[in-house]
Amino acid sequence: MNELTLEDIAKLVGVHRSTVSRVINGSPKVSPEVRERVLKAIRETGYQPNAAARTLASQRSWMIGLVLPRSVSVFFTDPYFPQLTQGIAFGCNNHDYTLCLFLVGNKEDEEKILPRLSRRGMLDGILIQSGTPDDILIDQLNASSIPSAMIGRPNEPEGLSYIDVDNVRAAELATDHLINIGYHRIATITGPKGSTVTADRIEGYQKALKKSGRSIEKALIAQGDFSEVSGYNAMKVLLAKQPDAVFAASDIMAAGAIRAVKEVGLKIPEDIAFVGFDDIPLGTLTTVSLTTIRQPILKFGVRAVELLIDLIENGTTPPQQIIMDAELIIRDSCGAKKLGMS
Amino acid sequence: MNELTLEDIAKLVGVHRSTVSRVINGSPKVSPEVRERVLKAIRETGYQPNAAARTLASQRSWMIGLVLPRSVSVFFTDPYFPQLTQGIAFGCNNHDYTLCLFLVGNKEDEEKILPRLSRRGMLDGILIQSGTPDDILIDQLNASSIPSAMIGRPNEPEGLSYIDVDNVRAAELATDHLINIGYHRIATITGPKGSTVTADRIEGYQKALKKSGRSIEKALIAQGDFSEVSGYNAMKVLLAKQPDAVFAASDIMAAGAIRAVKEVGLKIPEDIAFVGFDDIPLGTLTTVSLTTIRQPILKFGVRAVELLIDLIENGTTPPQQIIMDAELIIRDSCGAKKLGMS
DNA sequence: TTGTGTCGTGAGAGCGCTCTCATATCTCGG
DNA sequence: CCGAGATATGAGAGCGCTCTCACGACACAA
Repeated sequence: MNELTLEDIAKLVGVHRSTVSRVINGSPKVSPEVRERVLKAIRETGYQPNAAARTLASQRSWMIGLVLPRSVSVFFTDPYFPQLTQGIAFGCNNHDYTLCLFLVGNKEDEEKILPRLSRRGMLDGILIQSGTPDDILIDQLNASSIPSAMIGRPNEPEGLSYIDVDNVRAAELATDHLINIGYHRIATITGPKGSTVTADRIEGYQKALKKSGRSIEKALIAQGDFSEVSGYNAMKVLLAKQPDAVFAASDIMAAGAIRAVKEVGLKIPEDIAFVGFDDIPLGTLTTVSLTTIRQPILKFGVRAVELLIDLIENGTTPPQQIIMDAELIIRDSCGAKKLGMS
Repeated sequence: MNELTLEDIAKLVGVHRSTVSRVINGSPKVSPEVRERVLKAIRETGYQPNAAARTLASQRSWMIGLVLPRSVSVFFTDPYFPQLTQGIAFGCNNHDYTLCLFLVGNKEDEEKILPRLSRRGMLDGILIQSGTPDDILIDQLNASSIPSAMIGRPNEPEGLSYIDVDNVRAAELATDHLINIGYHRIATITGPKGSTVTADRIEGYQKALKKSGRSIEKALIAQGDFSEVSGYNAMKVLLAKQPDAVFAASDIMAAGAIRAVKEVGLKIPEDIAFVGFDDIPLGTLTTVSLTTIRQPILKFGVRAVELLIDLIENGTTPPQQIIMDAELIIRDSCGAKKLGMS
């Protein structure tokens, strides 16, 4: 339908290719009269510059990649990643970049994806989810020359640019809250071992306990993997230790844990109080509304894109780190409201 | 790190650029001896062909776009779309295509996205979610010359290629099941008005009722919008009409409806039986395991990619339609097991 | 020997842009 | 009226590939 080139438009208007190019790229060195004529021709013909030719000549593709490693694909049912992806997509929309999505499904994909990522001239930069135990891709990526930023603090953050939520502070916030309300046996359900998120949230939890002069009871720390079932199972174990409050490292796990609590006939928050993490809409699926730590996931994605674009345009040295704050949202599951303490 | 060109490799090996190109593209017209030498040089240097140059010269980018219209973004918390996206991503991995994701966030995006999509030389083909009421983008896209396939039957499917699940048949299956077990007042909670999915599932529901000689009671059809809350609200309305079974057009809505049923102290399936739709993992979030229609969402995504690739490689005429089957998964919420009828 | 065919390789013209540099035109102070 | 400086436009060399065509080398039948 539309196989016009710059040259065609130029001929149509009676100017040189270069001039049309200037108009398209918003160069100021074009007289208003000529600019108008060119724009008119472009409008009337519906001309669209060829992306590949542009990329080849300018060495800029205006595309960025988002890589979600294999460990993530499993969690794709957790609303966190879809929402993050959405935030990143919106960030791209804002800045007129195109988003390429790379989901690693299996071992085989993992090997094939790196060459795809580093095809020169294809991506201006790469965003990659990190902080998970299998950070092989990340090392390889950083060895390449393409600008890249990590989402979530990597295991070895030296010299890398990344964006993250202050998980230590956030977990501390949640635990502080439970302490302040007056709970004594505060348990926690953690994420999978080895990830920085998990480590940070445990650190915040312990920091709050210590701050209030309490000892850490290992038996009150149960491991999950961010899935609903893992929360359910972790809670089963915790119930034997009789906690009066639980800080779950994700809302989904909190939902599972709450299911386990209800099954044995206990009430929330009367018998066991809950604070979750994420503030995902699913909160309504649990019969009691969940007190939680709200992560600005969407904004997080948008900022990640901005970080990457900054890296692309201004170079990657020195590396940049962005740490965003999370916020405590008090609802019913922690019991604060009933105590008149909200 | 790696700014080599074809020419460099050619010089290194002592052959012409063309020969190296042939090796890379797997042409048979290269002697085994030369091929080996070229491959060796490529291996040793870590050479990667420049994607933009390739695209420009060959008019093929090996990239496809996935467009999720605005109405979808709202639903992105529903696991359906993330899973679909995942399926499509895997399909791309399988065939060495790169996936570009276009999420429409607002009215403004909607206008900016079409030019981005139709940038020539950028995408080999486009997959777009359709069947929603605001199919403006779809019309515009089909007016362009770029190969495209719809996901979900469009409102006006003439001349278009699309892939869909047989929603009529699937809803009929669900309703038949409830009828066979012996329920009499079978209600349904539908998706949003105007979408083809909604229309099809209602049609299947009614078809099953008619087939068994029953009349359609309008009051037993309540509208939702695929969200949990809408299921909850719809059920509130339906409760007054005293149904003994409900077919919900999505699992998420079923979850909401179940919440409403429990709130008034009724039991599932004893007082009200349920069949959902989708078979998403969240089924475990409802306390009773949900009988549902399983959609092969992941496979659906993979097939969609294959359809599009076929279109790209073999032309778009005649348009192709793929209709996939769904399957009834019997669990506890329909009561069949208790009746020994599974 | 000559002609016909096959096979591997080289040559070179694009693909449709961007960007630097040269050139033409205009402005204005002295 | 001239020349310096600013400004608008044209010219043309790439960007790094693909692909068609031409050509030399060799095999084999007549």
